[in-house]
Amino acid sequence: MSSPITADSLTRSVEDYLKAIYRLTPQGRPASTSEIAHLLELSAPSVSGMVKRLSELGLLEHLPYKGVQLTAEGRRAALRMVRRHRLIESYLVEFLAYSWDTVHQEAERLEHAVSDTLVERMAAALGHPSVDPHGDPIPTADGAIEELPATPLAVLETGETAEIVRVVENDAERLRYLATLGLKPGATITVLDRQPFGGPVTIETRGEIQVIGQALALVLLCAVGAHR
Amino acid sequence: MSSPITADSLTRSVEDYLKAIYRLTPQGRPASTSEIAHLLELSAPSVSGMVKRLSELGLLEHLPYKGVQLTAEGRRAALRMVRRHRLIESYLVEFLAYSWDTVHQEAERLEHAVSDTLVERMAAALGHPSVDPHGDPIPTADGAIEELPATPLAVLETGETAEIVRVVENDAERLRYLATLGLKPGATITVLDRQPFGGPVTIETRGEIQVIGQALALVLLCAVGAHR
DNA sequence: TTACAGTTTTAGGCGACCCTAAATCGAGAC
DNA sequence: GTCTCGATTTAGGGTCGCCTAAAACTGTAA
Repeated sequence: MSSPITADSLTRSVEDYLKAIYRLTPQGRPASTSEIAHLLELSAPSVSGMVKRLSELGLLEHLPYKGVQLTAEGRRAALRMVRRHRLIESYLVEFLAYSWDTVHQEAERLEHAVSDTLVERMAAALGHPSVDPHGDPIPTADGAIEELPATPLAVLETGETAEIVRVVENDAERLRYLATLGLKPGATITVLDRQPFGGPVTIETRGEIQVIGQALALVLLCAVGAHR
Repeated sequence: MSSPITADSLTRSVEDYLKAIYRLTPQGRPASTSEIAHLLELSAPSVSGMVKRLSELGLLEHLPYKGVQLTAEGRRAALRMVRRHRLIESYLVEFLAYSWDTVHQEAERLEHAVSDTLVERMAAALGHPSVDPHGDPIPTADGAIEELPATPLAVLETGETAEIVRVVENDAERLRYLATLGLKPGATITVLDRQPFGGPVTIETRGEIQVIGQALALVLLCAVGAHR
């Protein structure tokens, strides 16, 4: 109500809320208080209070007891943070010897501290990449984001060959494990066997045979050769 | 009193206070409340309150109504911030096309957000420099700092030739002005004339003749050729 | 249709930091 | 030695963002 919402008048907390809500509303379905609380590791009342403030600021649409969605303004601010985060991750991996499993938490802090200028300098140094080291698309400076269609490995048919294009995972340990198997964006895999009812998937990559569980097979997004 | 003081449990504010007090106590003379307040652009009561908390935390030695000094612990934390700040400035200038007049405010925010790991990665990428773009010495990771003896240009005798080794100035406009005159670390200058009573100094550098006022001549620290 | 289980919000508090106004201190002028 | 003025500290308040406990709501299940 008081001051106009300029990009950098948002606090660290507010930026985190917006980013979380963005992540929780991929198909436009509203995010619940408890989902947000869980993602940010906060209590539900804390979230409830902040949500109220943010909707008064015009960043959220809140239907009490129903859920929360970003307004156009909130979405813009959220995408700005996503761009920052993904460019920072890309930069740290490319120029400062970070690995994809350690880069997340560093970016998580830096994204609140960098200036727009610095972000754009990093983007330029990287040659304006369209995806980050996990294959996540990087929004443009004016807030456009292009989610390429991709199929979870868990859903591929036996015999299909595909390229891993994206790994939707932040947990360092899991990422480290996937890296040891060579399962990173760019890797080519062939499905040798898939057990039903969420069972493991057997794949071949780099001439080796791997068996991976459902949980991991769901975060590995693939582009099937024919579709490209 | 409650928790042990680990390096990264310090808030942004606390880090700023420690850095300010470090800057204000170069010769061990205690810093006054109002000096700190002025440097941090805060009210005196705010500083008074924070000083109290920090001395209870064991980071400061406070004699009420007299002044404040850093304890060994506080000094260590302050030097850690100084190292971060100066390495970040160096990195941004070297790799991300920052100029010495714009780099300060960016570093001022980043220094609170980077991890020790990132700082050391930047140091390595830079080849472990001993000074930053302004010629300020960079403390080592274990808190040693070596202030090289240097003489303000304002104090040099007529006829003396010296090398600028350090420019003690944060103001972007002044730095930009000095850069246009070529007065940066590494520049060689000869004093042609010095007016008494804080009057201007006439110097020659790069084959050009410049007249600079006392205020600027005081921030340009020089190493006289013979002394090296 | 009502009751209950789970979710969400309200109520009330707390710590970190900031502020202004008022009280207190200390050092030089007389 | 006292007075007085500037510096400092204390008093009291406010915001942000978090918490726990209690109240209110919603949707499902008997």
